[in-house]
Amino acid sequence: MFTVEDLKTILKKHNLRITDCRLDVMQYFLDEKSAHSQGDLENRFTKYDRVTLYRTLNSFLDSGILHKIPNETGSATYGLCHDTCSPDHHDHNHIHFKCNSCGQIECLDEKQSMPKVSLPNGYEAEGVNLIIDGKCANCA
Amino acid sequence: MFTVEDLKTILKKHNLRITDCRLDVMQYFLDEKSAHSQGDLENRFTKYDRVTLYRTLNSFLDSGILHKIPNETGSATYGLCHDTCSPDHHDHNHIHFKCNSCGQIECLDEKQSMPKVSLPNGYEAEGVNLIIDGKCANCA
DNA sequence: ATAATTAATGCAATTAGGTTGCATAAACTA
DNA sequence: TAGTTTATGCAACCTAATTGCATTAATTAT
Repeated sequence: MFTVEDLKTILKKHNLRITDCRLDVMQYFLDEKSAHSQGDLENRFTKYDRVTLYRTLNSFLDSGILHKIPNETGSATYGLCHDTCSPDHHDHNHIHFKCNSCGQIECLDEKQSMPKVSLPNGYEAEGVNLIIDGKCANCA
Repeated sequence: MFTVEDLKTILKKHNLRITDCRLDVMQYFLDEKSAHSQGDLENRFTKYDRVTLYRTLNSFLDSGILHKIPNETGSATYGLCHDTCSPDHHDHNHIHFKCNSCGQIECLDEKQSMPKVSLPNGYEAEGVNLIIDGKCANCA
């Protein structure tokens, strides 16, 4: 898994100051494979203020550690993707799975080929998000 | 385009009572090709209470006239898909395009083949959403 | 190691979206 | 047209998102 030193290295690489909140939140995303919402963090880390968690998420978003996962529920969900923590490159193509029973959202392997879709004339694609919903292995 | 009689027929087909709000909202979705949020409706139809608009959207959702479009912003967006108003069948696979400049979200032709993605063992897919972001013809 | 600098945190407060209950009004049915 | 059923508007509440500001903590320079 990851040591505290690993986490610090990741933060430094992204020019983020090392704080307790950031270390805890990063560990949480690394340990749990699923995506998390602001509310999840608030429940998990009652010792931090909502606003602090909100800004922690934003700082991770801005520096490319996390990305937002589109969903239908009306509250943003954040995920850490597989390649995110090592290189400086941030992939804009993602494949996510959302379980309709337990609600868990997780990132699937990004190495799967992303489909080509033909766009109307004059349109330019920048990123692609594929969201599959259904039953995860626990709920099927 | 659509006459008021057409709109009434659609509502009847879905066992919805014919009301001013429903007619106006349905017309709005039919006239504008893009997807709309609750906020869009509130701006467009100040004569209706926001709860009424909220419930109008829900009744359209329940009856399969509209579907929610997943997005990253944390507020739900609704779209009317091409086949929705005629048959009773509601398609769970959608392809949407979101313009990163003007923010407009629209439904692309659903007849495009939806890609096959291999899921981990034990997972079962029920629906697929593909969201492409980039520049629309107006903004490119 | 300490002081100076810069950024993060916590709190208060605001805005917006989502949601429910209830009384009233409108739409359908007999 | 009366009776029944459903939609609407209003009040109210909850959660998420967001900003300003004073305080505290982390980094940098001495």
